[in-house]
Amino acid sequence: MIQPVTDAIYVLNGKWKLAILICLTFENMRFRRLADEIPQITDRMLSKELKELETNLLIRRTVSPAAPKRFEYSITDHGKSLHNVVVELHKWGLKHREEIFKR
Amino acid sequence: MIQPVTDAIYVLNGKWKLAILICLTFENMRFRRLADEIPQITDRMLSKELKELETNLLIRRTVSPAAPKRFEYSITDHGKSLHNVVVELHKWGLKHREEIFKR
DNA sequence: CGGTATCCCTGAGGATACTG
DNA sequence: CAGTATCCTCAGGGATACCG
Repeated sequence: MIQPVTDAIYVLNGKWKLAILICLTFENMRFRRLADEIPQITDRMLSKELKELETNLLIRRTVSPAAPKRFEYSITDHGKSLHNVVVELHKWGLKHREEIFKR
Repeated sequence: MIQPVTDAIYVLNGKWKLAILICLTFENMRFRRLADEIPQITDRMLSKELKELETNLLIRRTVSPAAPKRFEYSITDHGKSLHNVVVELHKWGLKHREEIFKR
C-alpha cells in the first residue's frame, strides 16, 4: 500500500529532477540551454539526471537527422502525467510555509 | 515557483517519513508499536524521523499524565493535510509501474 | 556543443551497545 | 519502554579537467 508512494518518491529523487522536468514542461531544450536555465547545476549532474529521467520514460532525447546534429530534450506524456503530483506538492508546500511561520 | 515544490519534497525527505505518517493516519501509536509496524527501521532512525516530523508539525507527541507514563504519537491536522499529496503520489506510482513494465 | 572521467567530501542512514 | 551514544559505510553530489 505504501509501495506505490515510495516508488513515486524514488523516481523524483535527485536534487535537480523536478527543476529539469518543470523546465521541459514549458519548452523543449538542448543540453546547454538547460544548464543555463538551472543556475547551480554542473554538466555532470545535468547529464546524470537527464539519463535517469530518460530511463524512467519521463523525458525523451531526440537527435536531429541533419548536420549539425542537435540533441533536444522534451517531456513525454508520462512525464506530463506528473502534473497533478506537482500541483499538490506545490499547494501543500505553500500551506506548509504558512503553517511553520505562524508559530 | 518551484520553491514550494522543493519545500514539500524537503519535508517529506527521509527514508521512513511517509511510512511513519501513513501508520499514524490509521491510529495513534507508541514508539515500540511503530518500530514493530515498520519492519526494517532501527530505533535510532525512528527517533530521528519522529523528531523531524514533530518539528515540522506533522505529528505530535503526547505524554499521559498518570503513571506509568505513556508517550503517544499522533498525526496533526497539518499532517492530515498531506492527504492529497499522498493520494496523488500513490496514483502516479501505480501508473508509473505499469508504464515501466509494459516496455 | 554535449557530454565523460577523476577525484573528493559530506551526510544520510545502518549496527550495536547502552541508559533512565 | 523509549529512546541516546558511538562508530562506520556508502552513495549522492561537487570541482575540475578533458574529449570527439
